[in-house]
Amino acid sequence: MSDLLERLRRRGWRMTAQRRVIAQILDGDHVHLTADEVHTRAARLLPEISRATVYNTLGELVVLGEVAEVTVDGRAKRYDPNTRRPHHHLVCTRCGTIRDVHPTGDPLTRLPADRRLGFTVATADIVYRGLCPDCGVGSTA
Amino acid sequence: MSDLLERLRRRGWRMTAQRRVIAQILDGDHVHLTADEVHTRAARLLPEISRATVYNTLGELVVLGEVAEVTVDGRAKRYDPNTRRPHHHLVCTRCGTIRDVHPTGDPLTRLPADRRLGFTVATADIVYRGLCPDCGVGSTA
DNA sequence: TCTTGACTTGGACTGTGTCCATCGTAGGAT
DNA sequence: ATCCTACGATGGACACAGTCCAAGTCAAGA
Repeated sequence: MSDLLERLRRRGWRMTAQRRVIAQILDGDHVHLTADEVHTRAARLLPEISRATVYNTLGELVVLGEVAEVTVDGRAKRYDPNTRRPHHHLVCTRCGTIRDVHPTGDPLTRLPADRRLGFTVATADIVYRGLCPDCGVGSTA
Repeated sequence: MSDLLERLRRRGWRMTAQRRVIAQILDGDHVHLTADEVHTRAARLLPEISRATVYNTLGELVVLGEVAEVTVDGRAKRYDPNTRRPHHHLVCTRCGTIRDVHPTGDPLTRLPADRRLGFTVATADIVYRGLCPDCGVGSTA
């Protein structure tokens, strides 16, 4: 993800200050931000940036495949810049922390053709839920 | 799910007309309804039923484990009365149809302890995405 | 039948996201 | 270096999903 700006420029993106800021934020290791969190961080660097621009830009990045939308609950969508290698998500049911995980094997092999109900299946997203180390057994926090 | 009313009564639920109607709707084979769809159907039988009651009742049914919340996109949560046997979901990326599927094996075994990042993992939800038979290759619908 | 606390109601409110008319500007053309 | 213009940004209204609350209603036990 580290040459995101360069890749976007090659795709013909007009390089505005707003897009640069948003790309920088996603390029950091701040993963799984909501659109609102991206907006808050962006506004620290560019105070007048609008929510609409953040939504537009995130939407475009998703279409380009540069970031992935993650929906782990009914709340705000989260934006995951780690599209380099496939992964799934581990969510703490207590504090909401989200981490990337890499299960063994390919989940699609677990769904043979005769169980696909005639669908042409393209992807599988897995959300594992449980307690993170901080919230686990014995925690009173 | 067919003795839902009976099970609820045994759990000490006060049996109101509203709760009866909602339980009946979920008891049918109308799976994966949104809260709003439940409200619409309920209002056909009980015109004055309020949205708040539908939300309250669905929430209670989720806590009791009688229905499961399913979030496949960022839109409205869906309520799945099939909690009898574990299953996952297959979503058509074109028309939005949702079907229950039963992959082979247990997805938790694909995440060995050394990949759990210290989490105590309890559940795994898989969302498979693709095209349903009606929307598949060759379809112009 | 009476009583009471659990349940329901409707409306206000919040959070998340979209839309749109208008304004501004990046970047190619000159 | 300057001009043009189409693409992008803005902000405010709007839509949708869900929550909250004070007041009224009623199921079910006494």
